[in-house]
Amino acid sequence: MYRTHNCGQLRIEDAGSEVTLSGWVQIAREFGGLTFVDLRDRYGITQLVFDMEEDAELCQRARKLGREFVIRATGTVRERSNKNPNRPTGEIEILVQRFEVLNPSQVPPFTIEEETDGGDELRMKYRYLDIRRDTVKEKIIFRSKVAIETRKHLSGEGFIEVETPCLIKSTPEGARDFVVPSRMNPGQFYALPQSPQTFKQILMVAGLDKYFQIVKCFRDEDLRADRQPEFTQIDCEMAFVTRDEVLDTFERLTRYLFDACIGVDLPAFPRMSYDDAIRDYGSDKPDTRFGMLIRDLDDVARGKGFQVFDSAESVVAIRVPGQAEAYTRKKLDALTDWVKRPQIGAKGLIYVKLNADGTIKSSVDKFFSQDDLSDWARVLGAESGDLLLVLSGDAETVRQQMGELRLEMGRQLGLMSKTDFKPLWVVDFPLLEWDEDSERFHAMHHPFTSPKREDIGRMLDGDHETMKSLRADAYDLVINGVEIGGGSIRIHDRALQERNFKLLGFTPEEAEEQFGFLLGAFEYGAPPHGGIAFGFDRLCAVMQGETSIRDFIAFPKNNMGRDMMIDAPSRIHDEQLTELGLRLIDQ
RNA sequence: GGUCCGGUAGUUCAGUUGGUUAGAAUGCCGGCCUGUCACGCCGGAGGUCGCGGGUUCGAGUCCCGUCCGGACCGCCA
Repeated sequence: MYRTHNCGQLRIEDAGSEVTLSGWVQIAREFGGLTFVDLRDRYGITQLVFDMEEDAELCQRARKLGREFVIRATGTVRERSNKNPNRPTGEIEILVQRFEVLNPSQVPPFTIEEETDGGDELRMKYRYLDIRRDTVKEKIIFRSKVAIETRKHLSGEGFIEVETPCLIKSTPEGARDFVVPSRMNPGQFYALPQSPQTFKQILMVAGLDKYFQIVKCFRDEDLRADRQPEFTQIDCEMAFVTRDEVLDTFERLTRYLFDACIGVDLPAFPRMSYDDAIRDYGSDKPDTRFGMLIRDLDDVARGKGFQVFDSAESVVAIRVPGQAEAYTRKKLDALTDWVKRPQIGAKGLIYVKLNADGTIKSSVDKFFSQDDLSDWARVLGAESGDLLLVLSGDAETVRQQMGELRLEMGRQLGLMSKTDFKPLWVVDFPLLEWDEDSERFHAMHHPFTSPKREDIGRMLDGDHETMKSLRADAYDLVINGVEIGGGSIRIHDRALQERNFKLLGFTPEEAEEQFGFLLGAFEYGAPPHGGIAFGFDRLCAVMQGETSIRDFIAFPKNNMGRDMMIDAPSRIHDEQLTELGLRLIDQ
């Protein structure tokens, strides 16, 4: 038997009993006549003690143990004379009678402790050592809990988990596909799914009514800290539902998960239109943990002879409450540099300080009177002591820039607490998005998204402004400025789907070739349906207040999409290429 | 496709206007220590300064190229 107990289990009540533990040597501490070994497994750490006076040979052998050796030890549980209050097992220790090394270990390349000294590269290469660390291990375990609770809740609501295929058809819409050559069909390729979108719609046509799946999805796009080429979604679809029923269902799921997994009772999920989100937050994924809403100064700031504003399409501002004094010239200069960075790209930053003594000091005093500036303050609802930050430029761009600045101010002022969760639904997204490069419209969500009922009649107008004004029955769940998931009510009518494809620039032939199976299915009694997909890795990260999803994935890939442990991707043998009918160019 | 940051001991990093033998911490090895739990004390080993080229009397330091890692923009229906 390898063990009678695990390393996190024994307590003072077990004193006197003989036990066997197996695990990894965290560290050995040596004294003249005593040796302590911290034995670690998934469940905790238990101290082993070897006493020279009890058994000199055994104690000498214990001194040869290195870090990460795997051992089995048998001994008696006893109360410690010096207790360690920092560990659940800290009141006891095992006086070892015999032990054996089950497997020795090389000296690990980095410290396997909560605060590791290992850099990301090493941690990924030796991920099996990294996962031994509590912080990483706990995230992997947390992920498992979220997955299990998701299944529990959705199955309790009558959802059926269905697996959809990984080898599917490539479509040029949307993200790049990972493709897989088919040996039996030379010159032809499967694609890995970016999402099971069409399959789950087909399942609704098939009458399964409520579907879900915790499923891997693949996108061959450049990566970020919160973006991996393969990632996991909680993918759902429901038949005979309105938008509000979908939102209610997944609000319940989200509430349940936060309660069951981290014991947080979420506040109500307000609903905000896409237009309002852009107007107030300069983003379609607003962080609503704090205010500082974006306001227009067009009416009060333009036409006063200040060239920068007068030539700009839009002047916007935020009010930073009570910070007039704290933001010194030096800090404002730093903020100006911040907005001028290429990632933000603003030309400059204008500030207005509403001093406590009632005077107003701004960086544009030469161009605006105190009365002018008072008007700005009035528009923003500002009081004395407040700081106003103003940007100008192209209407769309300047709102985004102000949105970024707003977030930066939130960070600087510590308004984004990790334990504060502010969820909301962003609704009424535009149906279409103009793409400058290809000079055509793209589906903002995806081509199967239904326009809002009242907009269907306007779908064939064809003029640019009308197209831009079409609204979709699409929605995103946003928590703390992170897009947790999104979905829509789908089109279930062949004619409407064909019309939508046409708006998106598909020829009827292209539509038939790529999505003929779906159009066909719509002709056999497709029910009205809609659904949603949550980014599972991201949801786990947000629940734990983390921004990087990498540690919530057991074996993540790096910036270049490489798995640094197994060193993939890699070349394949010429025979494999030949068998697949492939030849490489210039490799 | 682009911008920025980094690469020096096993590891995390420091290294001044270019100047003698490249340092610290930690880890590792050896010694001492009977109550440690970030043990302590003493001693020791450990370096292709990512790689290639250039400038210079002299390069870890400056320049060019390249590889690798990280962050971001584009991209992510």
